[in-house]
Amino acid sequence: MKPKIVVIAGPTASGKTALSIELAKKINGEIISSDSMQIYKDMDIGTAKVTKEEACGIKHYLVDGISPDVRYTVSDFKKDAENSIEEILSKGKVPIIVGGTGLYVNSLIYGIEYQDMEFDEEYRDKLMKRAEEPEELEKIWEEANAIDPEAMKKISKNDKKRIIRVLEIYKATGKTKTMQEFLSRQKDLKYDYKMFVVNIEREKLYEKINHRVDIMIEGGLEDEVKNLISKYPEFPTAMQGLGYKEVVEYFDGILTREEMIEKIKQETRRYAKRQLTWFRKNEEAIWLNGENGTEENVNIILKEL
RNA sequence: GGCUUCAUAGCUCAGUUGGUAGAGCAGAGGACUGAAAAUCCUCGUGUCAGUGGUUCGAUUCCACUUGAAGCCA
Repeated sequence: MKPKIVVIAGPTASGKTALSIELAKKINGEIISSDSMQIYKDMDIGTAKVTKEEACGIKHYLVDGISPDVRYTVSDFKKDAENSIEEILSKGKVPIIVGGTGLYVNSLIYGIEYQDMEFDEEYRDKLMKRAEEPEELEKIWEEANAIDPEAMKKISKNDKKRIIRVLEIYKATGKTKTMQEFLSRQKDLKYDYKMFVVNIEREKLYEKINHRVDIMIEGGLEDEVKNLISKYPEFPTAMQGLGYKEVVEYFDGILTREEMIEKIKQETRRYAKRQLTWFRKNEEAIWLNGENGTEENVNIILKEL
């Protein structure tokens, strides 16, 4: 029998945190975050990280451990998450994966195996610079298409990041992306994942998001960003975080404060929509109404386990 | 009270020399295998304010009504 693992996904502000903590108390569980931004240190307010009080003593993994000037990726997450799973299981407890990053969640539940691969920053920078020119971007697409036409069928001619990735994989490994993806799905799943998605009626979700952004601003998001900028020299990915880049634009005078707040709200709403697209695709997922009482949802989960 | 201008998609506005209309934003749906809170793709029918009139035909012209803005009292 494979060990049972609970996964709780859902858009931001749907109530994942509270639910997961209540569940952890009930089933002797510990929580592994599958959130690409909460993993970074010194980014608490903008990522709505669990506070000590909220956590109620439930141990959280993959929250806070990484410095924002580090390039953390899905493959790092996959490795770290599985180590955490083993650690929790070895204590006789139940791992609960909680977070809204679809790519991260899928790397676990579909058991994607990432092979060792060097990251070539120079090569990426070079390609990125070229890609800024429309004609060059087209050439880059053609280069990628010559290597891996199968993969390029699904990649838009404007999708710089994905076009470049095809070339990066080939340069680093000598294999095509299509080949890599085939190899990544060779092994059987080690665990029995039970996936739950928390959601709320769209209009109400958006209200909650707007309200949450107001609270972040009141809670000192601007100071948090100021501190981050002064503390770290660079942010390979951390500054992509919602709320962070907008505050920087405000500091740079590109946005007024009012515009900055509105933009964070709007981008967060759009993000929530994209998250839902991701989770809807999972046919085994069991959907929970975030407006139910926490206890009610915990009971639904318990029945399914 | 008088005069002028305006009234078109949730919002801001184009437009139709009379043949029932289209952009941006908002919004919706989707894709996603090492940047993923990133990146990318697709989607525009609305009593053209209301009521009459002219006309084969009116959102377009005319009259009145209503509402908004401005000017004069």
